[in-house]
Formats: sequence, C-alpha cells, structure tokens
Amino acid sequence: MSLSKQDIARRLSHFHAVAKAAGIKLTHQRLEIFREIASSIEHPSAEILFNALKLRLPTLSLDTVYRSLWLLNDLGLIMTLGARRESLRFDANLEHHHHFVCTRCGRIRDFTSPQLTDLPIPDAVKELGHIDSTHVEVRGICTTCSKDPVEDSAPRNPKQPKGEKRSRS
Amino acid sequence: MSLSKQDIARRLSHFHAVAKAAGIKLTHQRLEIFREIASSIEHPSAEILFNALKLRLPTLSLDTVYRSLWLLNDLGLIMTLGARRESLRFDANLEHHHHFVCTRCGRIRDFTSPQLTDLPIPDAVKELGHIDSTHVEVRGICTTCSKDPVEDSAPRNPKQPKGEKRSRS
DNA sequence: CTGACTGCAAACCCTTTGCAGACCG
DNA sequence: CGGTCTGCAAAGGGTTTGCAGTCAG
Repeated sequence: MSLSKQDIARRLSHFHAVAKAAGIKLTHQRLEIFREIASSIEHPSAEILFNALKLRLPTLSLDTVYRSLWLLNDLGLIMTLGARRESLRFDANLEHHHHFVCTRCGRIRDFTSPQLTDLPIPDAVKELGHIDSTHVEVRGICTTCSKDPVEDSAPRNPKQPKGEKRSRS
Repeated sequence: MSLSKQDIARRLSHFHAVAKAAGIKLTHQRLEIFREIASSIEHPSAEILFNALKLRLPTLSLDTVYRSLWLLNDLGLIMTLGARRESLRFDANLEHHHHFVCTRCGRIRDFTSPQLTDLPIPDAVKELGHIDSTHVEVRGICTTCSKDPVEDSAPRNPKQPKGEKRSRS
C-alpha cells in the first residue's frame, strides 16, 4: 500500500551493504527471509514468514527463520515489535494512561497527561479501521538502569540472568 | 507512588461488587491476587505476582494465578499489556512511525504523522528515566474485522483457529 | 451440601540450542 | 576448501488444561 518497489529494492541493497560490511554470508535463506519481511507492511511473526517462505524454500526450517531474524535485528535492519519475549503482563489501572517502557529492564510505568488525551490522528488512519483508543508509549532507560554500569544500547532480551546468549557479533 | 490507600480500597470494593454481580466466588486466593495487582504500580507478570503471593499463600499455585488473572480480565477489572499471547513480531520499517493495532485480529499497521513527532511529554516522565523515543499506539477494529459478522468487544486471544478455548463465562 | 474452585501434573505452544552435514566466499 | 550456516530434533520457558479433592455460599 505504502510500500513501493523502490522501497523494497532500497531495503534489499541496504541489506547487501550491511551484510557485506559485517562479513556475514548472504545465503539464499537470509535473502529470501529479508525480502519477505522487507516487502511486508504487516508485522509478521516468524511463523507467518515461515509459512509464506515454505512455498519458495521447501526445505526451510523455522529455527533458521528465527536465527535469521535475530541476526537482522542485531544488524539493525529490522526491529521487534511490542513486548519481546518476556511474559504476559497485567495492569489494574483502567484509567486512560500512557506508558514509559524501559528498554533495558522491561519495566513499565504509567503516566497520565491531559495534553496527550486528544491526539491529532491523521485521517488516513481512520481508513484503516474504527479507532477505540490512543495511547503514547515512551521508550527509554529508567533511572534505575541508568545507574547500572552496564552499557548496552538495545539489548535483545533485557533480563537474562543466566549468562549472555547473544549479542551483535 | 501515585497509588494511595484510598485507590486500593476503591479498587477492592469495586472487585467485591463486580464479583458479586457476576456470581463468582470470592476465594482467599482471588482476593489476595487482586489485592496484589491492584496495589502495584508496576505491571507484574503472573510469575512476579505468584512469587510475591507465595509468602502470604504458601499453597498457591501458578496456574491459579493465571486463571484468576484471566477471570479478572474477563470481568473487566484488569487488562493485559502489550501484545497479548501471540508470538513475537518483526518490523522492517525503521523510520519513525506509529501503529494502528486491531484488537480483534491483532493486525498492526504503520502510519506516520508529522503532528505526532514531537509530543508534549510531561516533565514527570523525564524523572522516570531518559527518553529515547515516543510513539503512538492507536487501538481499534480494522476494516477487515468490521465487516466480519462476529461481534465481540475485546477477545482475549484474537486469533484462535483451533476451537474456542475461553470466553467470559 | 453442592458446584465452583484449587493444586497438581502433564500437555501445549513458541522459541532456542546442540550437533552433523551443506554451502558461501 | 574452511568456517559459517542450515536442518533436524530435542530441550526450554511460559502458559494452559484435565482431574480429583477442597471450599465458599
């Protein structure tokens, strides 16, 4: 819809450049996985990508999709959406409020703001569907984590008490 | 911090009223689980609640926490945060953008808006931590789902192809 | 008392990991 | 060719479910 062939081509060549710079191999699987996600305006899960790709790459396995996606994430070519792994969280605050999310520890704090109650939502959005509510998500590093000596800009998995599992190689 | 004893008491009496109206039993476990989440300004996961509650209720089991939380959710007393169950999603759009989330099917669509780039974030939030980015999340029902005859206001698990698993009893 | 509820254990789903063979560069 | 990468299968962690005993109303 808002994604032209040029956009996709630009993303693909960016991928080639970044991959070459990082010295990772441009395998058939990685190319197709990136092409698939770069061509999508939805935000597919690993499984959705896998199912779409199976048609082109019958031998593809789901774990390769996961590995490739995290690799692309580490290369800064894609992002993850919403609360990453972690677990489901519950909220007893039913009033209209917004969230401050710490990208390091995953902590979420509420805040309210009269200035953010009637946000100017573009008309284009109203064509996507009926709007029930709007809320602002502020991402950052909470004060507790700021004091922490560890310096890491965008850890994939905020809380991992049992030894490092992955980092951008 | 922003949660007074009155707030908690009000939430608790609201719970009593709603539970009585719905005809569900006010068990010791449910009361304590609700008290715990209603007293929290964080957004605890089931496991965090479980660990906190084990001190008071040594025989409590984690599955009871889950069942109670979903019950509270179905009663409209609490909400779930972020992408509910579902799986991890990936996004190849790295530009600053916002999201329209369909609460029925879970589909997420991007949109951009120059009017939403510099939101007036209250100073109180800056005390919570360092702000990296802000983005708006619009929740609603997408056009595809609007056409769908099924009428359900807030399904717990949008996509469940294999038979219904739970609904508000 | 009786049906709703709990605790237990096992199932379940999504995601990750160890290993041996396959392929890019 | 060598080291990276893939596919397989099995493990892992969080969540859900079936069942029999327990408890609120």
